[in-house]
Amino acid sequence: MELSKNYIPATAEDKWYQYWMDKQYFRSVPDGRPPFTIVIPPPNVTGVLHMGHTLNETVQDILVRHARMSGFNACWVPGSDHASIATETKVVNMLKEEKGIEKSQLTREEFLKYAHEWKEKYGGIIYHQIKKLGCSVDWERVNFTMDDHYYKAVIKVFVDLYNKGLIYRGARMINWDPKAKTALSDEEVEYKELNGKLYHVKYAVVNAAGEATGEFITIATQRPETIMGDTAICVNPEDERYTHLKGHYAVVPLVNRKVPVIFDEYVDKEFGTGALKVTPAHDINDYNLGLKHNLEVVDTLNEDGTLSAAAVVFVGEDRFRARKKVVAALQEQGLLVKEQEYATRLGYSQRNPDTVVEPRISTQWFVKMADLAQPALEAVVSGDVKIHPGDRFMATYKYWMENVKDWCISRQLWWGQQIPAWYDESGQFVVAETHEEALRLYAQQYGSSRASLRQDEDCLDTWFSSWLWPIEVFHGVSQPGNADINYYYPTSVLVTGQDIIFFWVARMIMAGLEYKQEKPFSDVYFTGMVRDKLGRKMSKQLGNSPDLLELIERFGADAVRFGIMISSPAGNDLLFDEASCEQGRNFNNKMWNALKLVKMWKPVENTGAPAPEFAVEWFENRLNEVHAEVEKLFKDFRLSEALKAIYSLIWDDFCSWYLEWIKPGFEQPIDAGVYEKTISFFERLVQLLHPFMPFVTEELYHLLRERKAGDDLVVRQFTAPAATHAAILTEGALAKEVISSIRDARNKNQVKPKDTIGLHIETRHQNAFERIESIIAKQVNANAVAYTKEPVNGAIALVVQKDKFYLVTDREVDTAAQKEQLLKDLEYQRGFLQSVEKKLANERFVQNAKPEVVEAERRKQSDCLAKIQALEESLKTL
RNA sequence: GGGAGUUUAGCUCAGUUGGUUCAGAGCAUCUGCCUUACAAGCAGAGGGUCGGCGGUUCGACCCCGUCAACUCCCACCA
Repeated sequence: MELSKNYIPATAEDKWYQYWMDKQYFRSVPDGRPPFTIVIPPPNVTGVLHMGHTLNETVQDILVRHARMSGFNACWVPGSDHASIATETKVVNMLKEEKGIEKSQLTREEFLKYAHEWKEKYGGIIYHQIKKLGCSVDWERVNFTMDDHYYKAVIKVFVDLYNKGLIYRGARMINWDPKAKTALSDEEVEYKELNGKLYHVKYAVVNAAGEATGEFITIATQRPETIMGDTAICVNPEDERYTHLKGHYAVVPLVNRKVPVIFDEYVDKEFGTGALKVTPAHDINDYNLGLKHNLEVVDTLNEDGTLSAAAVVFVGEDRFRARKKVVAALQEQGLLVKEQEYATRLGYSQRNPDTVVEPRISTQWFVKMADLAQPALEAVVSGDVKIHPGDRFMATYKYWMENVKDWCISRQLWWGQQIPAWYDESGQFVVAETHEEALRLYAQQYGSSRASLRQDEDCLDTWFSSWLWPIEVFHGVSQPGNADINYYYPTSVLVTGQDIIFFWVARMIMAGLEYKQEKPFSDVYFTGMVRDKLGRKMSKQLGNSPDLLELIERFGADAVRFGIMISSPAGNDLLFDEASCEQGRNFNNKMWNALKLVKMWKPVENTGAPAPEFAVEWFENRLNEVHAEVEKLFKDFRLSEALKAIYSLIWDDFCSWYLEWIKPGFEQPIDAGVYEKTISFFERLVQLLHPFMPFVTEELYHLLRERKAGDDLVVRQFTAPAATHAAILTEGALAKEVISSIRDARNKNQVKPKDTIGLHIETRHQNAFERIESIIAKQVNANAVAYTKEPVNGAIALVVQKDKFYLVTDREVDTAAQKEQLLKDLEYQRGFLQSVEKKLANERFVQNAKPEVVEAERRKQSDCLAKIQALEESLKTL
C-alpha cells in the first residue's frame, strides 16, 4: 500500500470515530469488571466548547481511555446543562432581535416553547464538538438537566428537603438583576472598579419631641436616590461629635420622614463624616444594621430598577436618572454640602454585563446549608474525597464550608424546574411534587379543599439541578437502587475547573452524602484556567479564544489534544499557544514516517549479517521502564508529564536511536525476528500514547499489521510492564554516548567515515563495550571499532559517561585543538578535585554528613585523581 | 481588608526526604545541511547570580523569616 507523504488527520479521524461507535466500544453496561466512571461536567446546552472545556474533556478522555485499556469497565456519561439564566437570557435576546418579541408579551408556555425550540436547534453543537475531539463518551447515556426523569428528581429532592425542614421561604437581601428581573447568587455578580461620587448631604436634627434643634448632621452617600428609603442615621457610639444626639432624630430630606439616630460600632469614625444613612431595603450592610436595630424597611425601588410609590418623589424614574434629580433637588434646598470623587466598586450582573446589580429585599426560597456542609467538609478533610493537585484548595474549601451561608435557590425565571409550591388566594401554600398531591395535602393541612392551587412562578437555581448530576445521570434519585446507580456510583474522578469548586463540587458532595450516603467521586482533578499566550483570559471581546473546530481542521484533533496537554500541569493556568498544536502535528508526522520506514523493510529468516540483538534488548527495557513510569504518573494525575515521557520515548529513543540501530542498509533485508520485535514495540508505543492521541494511534495500529475483527487499539488491554535490567539500560546509554562522541569528532573533521577506529576503554566498561561494539561500528559508519586498554599517541579524547575514552585513528589529528580540549578538561577536573577536597578537609562535614555521602565524596576524590593523571599523561604525548 | 497560590533560559514547565562542578527538558532563536522514513526533518550552538534580602546548616533551587511582583478565592465602609 502506498502511504502518503504526511499524515492526514481529517479522514482518519472521522473514519475511526465512526468505527468505534459502530463497534459500541464506548458503550458501557454493568458487568463483572470493576467500573471506572466519569460524569462530564455538563456544559451549557446552547453553548460552544471553549478552550477550557477542551482541556477538561481531553483530560477526561485520557483518563477514561486509559482505564478502558486497563481492565476497567469505563463509562463516561455525557450531557448538558439547561443553564437557566444563561439560556433564558439568550432566548430573550434572540426573541427581541429576531422576532421583535418581548418576554413580557408571552405566556410562560409560549416562552418555554421558544426555549425548547432553541435548545433543539443549538443543543447539538456541543455534542458535535465533543465527537470531533474524539471523546469516548457513551452516547446512549446522554443526560440533560431538564429531561423528564431529571426534572422529576429535582422536584423530588426539593420536596424532600422541604419536608426535612432544610428548605424554607424567607425575606432576604438578595442581588437583583433589574434587567433580567431575577435574583442572582453572590457568585453571579461581578465587581468592577469605577470612579464614583460621594455626596455629603445634611439632615436636620430634631429632638425626641420632634422639635428642630437647629443642628444638622451630615452623612456621606454614593446613592442619594435611596435616601427616601432611609430609616435611621447611624454613628459610632465612641464618636464624640455625635454622642449628644442620643435619643434624637433626623429628618430625611425630600420626604421629611423622622428617623432615629442610632449608635453602632459598625460605623467607621474616620470615613466620610462619620455618620451613615441607613437604608435597609437597598444595602446589605444597612439591611444587617436594620435587623440588629429593628428598623423599618422602606423599599423604594420596583423590580425593573425604577423608583416605586414608596419613594414618594420621582416615582417611575430609573434609579440612575433619579439620582441626578435627587442631587439637583438637594442642591436646590441647600442640603448638598459637597460632592467628592470617589473610587468605588459596583456589582454587575454576570449575565447582563451592563446592568448594575441592585441589593433588594425579596421573598426567596433557601436551603439551610450548615447541616449539609458539615459531612461534606469531613469527606474532604478526611481524604475520602481526594483533591488534585495536592491539598492546595483545602484551606479555601475548609473556610468556605465552615462559613457557608444559606443558599438562595429561587430564580425569577421560566427556563428551569418550576418550584413545586402551591398557593391559595391568600398565600397559604403547600409543597408537593404534583398538583394532585398538593390539593390533597392542602385539604389535609388547612381543613378545606380547593379545586385548584396556583403554582409558584419561580424556578430553581441551575445548580440545584446540577448538584444531583453524579446520581441522577444514573437515575439514582428518580429510581433509587437501580442496577446502574448501584454499579457506577460513586464515580471515579471528577474533572473540572477550580472556579466552580463551591458552586458545584462542594454541593455535589453534599447531595451525594445526603441522598446516597456516599461521596459522589473519589478524586477531583482541578484544571486551571486557559489563558492566551500573553496570559490574558480568553474572552469574546479580546477575540483571543480560538474556535475549536477550526483548530481541529488545521492541526487535527490529536494535535490539538497534544497541544493543550503538553504544558498543562494540574491546577495551574494553561497559557495556550497554537505553536504547541503544531508540535503535536509534527509528532503525528514523525510517527507516520517511522511507520513508512518500517513498512519498507523486507523481513527474512536469515540475513547473513548479525542481528542487532542488543538494540532489541535495550529498547525493550527502555519501553518497560517508561511504561512503568507512565503508570505511576497516571496514578498521581500528572498527565502532561506522562505525555512528555511518551513523546520522548517515541521520538528520541525509538526513532532516533532504536530504528537507526536496527535499520538495514539500503534495500537490504531485515532479520525476521528483529522485525517482529520492532512491530510489537511500535504497537506498544501507540498503545501507550493512545489515551492522549487516539486517532493517529488507532490508524497506525491498523497499518502496522492486518488485524482480526475486534483487535482494535481502543480496547487493547495493557499488560503490566516487565521488570527492567539496569545493566542493559546503562549499556544503551553508553552506546549512545560513544556514538555521539565519535560523530562529534567526525564533525570536527578528526575522523573520517570508514576509518578503523580504536578506542581506549577502561576495564570496567570492557564487557559492555563488547556487546555494543557492532552497533557503534554501524552507527558511525566505520570499518571496525577496535578498542585498547593502553593510551595511544595522538589519540582523540572523548568524554563518555564522565569517563575518558581515547579515540585512535590513523588520520592526522589537530594536536593544537586536542591540547586545548585536554587542558580544558584538566582544568575542570582540578577544580572539581579542589571542591571535593575542600569538603573532605572540613571536619564538620566529615562529622555531620551522612557516612554514605562522605564515602561517595572519597570515591570521587580518587576517581578524579586518576583522571587527572591520565589527562596529564595524554598531554605529554602531544 | 482576610486567605491561598505562583515566581527556575525568550516562552511553557521539571527539579521527588537539603549532598557530585547540578542548574535540566520541550518549544522558540541562531548556524550548517533537500544525507534514500521524516525540511512537519537532521546535526550543532548560544541562552539562567533558580524574584530581592536575611537566617538555619559542614552544605540551600529545596528549610525558616522578610520584602516585591503576579494570580485566584472570600469579604465588600456609606
